Amino acid sequence: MDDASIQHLTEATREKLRQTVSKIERLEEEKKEVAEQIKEIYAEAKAFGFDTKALRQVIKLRKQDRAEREEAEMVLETYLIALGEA
Amino acid sequence: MDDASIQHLTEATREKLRQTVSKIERLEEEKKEVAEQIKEIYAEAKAFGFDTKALRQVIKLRKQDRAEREEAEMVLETYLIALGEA
Amino acid sequence: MDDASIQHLTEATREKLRQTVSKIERLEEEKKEVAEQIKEIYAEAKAFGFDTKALRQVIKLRKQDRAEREEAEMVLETYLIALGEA
Amino acid sequence: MDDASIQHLTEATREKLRQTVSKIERLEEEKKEVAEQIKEIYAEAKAFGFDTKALRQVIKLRKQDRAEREEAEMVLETYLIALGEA
DNA sequence: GTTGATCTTATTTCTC
DNA sequence: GAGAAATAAGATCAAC
Repeated sequence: MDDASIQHLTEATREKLRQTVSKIERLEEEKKEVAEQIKEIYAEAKAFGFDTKALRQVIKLRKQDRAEREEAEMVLETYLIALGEA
Repeated sequence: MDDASIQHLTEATREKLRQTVSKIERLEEEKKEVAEQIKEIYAEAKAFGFDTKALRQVIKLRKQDRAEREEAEMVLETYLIALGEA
Repeated sequence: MDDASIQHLTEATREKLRQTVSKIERLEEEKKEVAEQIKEIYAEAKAFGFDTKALRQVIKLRKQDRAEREEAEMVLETYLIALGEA
Repeated sequence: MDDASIQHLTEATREKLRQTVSKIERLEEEKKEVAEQIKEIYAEAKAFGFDTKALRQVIKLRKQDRAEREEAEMVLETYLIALGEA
């Protein structure tokens, strides 16, 4: 807050601030819930007899595959732009 | 996990595995989206003129407060139960 | 420092602390120098006419390749262990 | 950067590119090693009983001090030069 | 001069 | 619970 400490804010700004804090807190709550759901899936998988460590590695590897494909596309695009082809 | 590695699994187990991987990946995608929404809120707040560093501190402090209150409530409840009051 | 504030340290411990700080600072200095050398290489490459962005992407992609190969090996090993083969 | 993308480059340029990539990768490897050495020092310090969080703060503060001293010296020098004293 | 990218630090999460 | 790894946050720096 640049040039004003909190007591100098207008009511409208304070209201905006309240809403912002509220939105962030709600989204963080959502994020936490999703993280818990992921943990549950792993727990179920383990209970079913899957090797959680291996499962996590598979997920990670597939993620890397996706990342690498995307990266390769970006490199290609960069070169095409550099060559005046795009 | 290529076919060679899982050829000893039953088809039912393979299907279960596919579903598990799929569920986790979907949830991780969701988590990522929520994280992006949070970043957007911070970006908007910044554009509006809020000091995001201070904002983050506020969020953090409120989170600690909640944690402390919950902790206090748990202690209280434990005591009440121990006293046969709950 | 667990159970003691700084004034309660023995001289031997203080000396150990001095040496630790010194070692870390020396290594951080080294790290900084290497980082500067990397920047110089990029600057030279740019002066030579290379597209730095593309160059960085290439480096990143090659790094991902290496990471993915290592990860794939780890997955394989995990499965072999799980199968009692290693 | 596959062959198709760089087929318009001269062999000399390709060679230069290879050397550049190689130099950067070697330096990044060096940087990584130094970073690992730093982690080792912190690990040793922790094993010895030091509070690594406090230790990190000390390092940070000393770094700031050095930066401030250098800044002060630069200002001094600037003034001396402006006054024709240096 | 402000966003965008990169690099580093800090916190959290997972594994043993 | 300690160590390692992933994620998030902050700082820094270049580019437009």
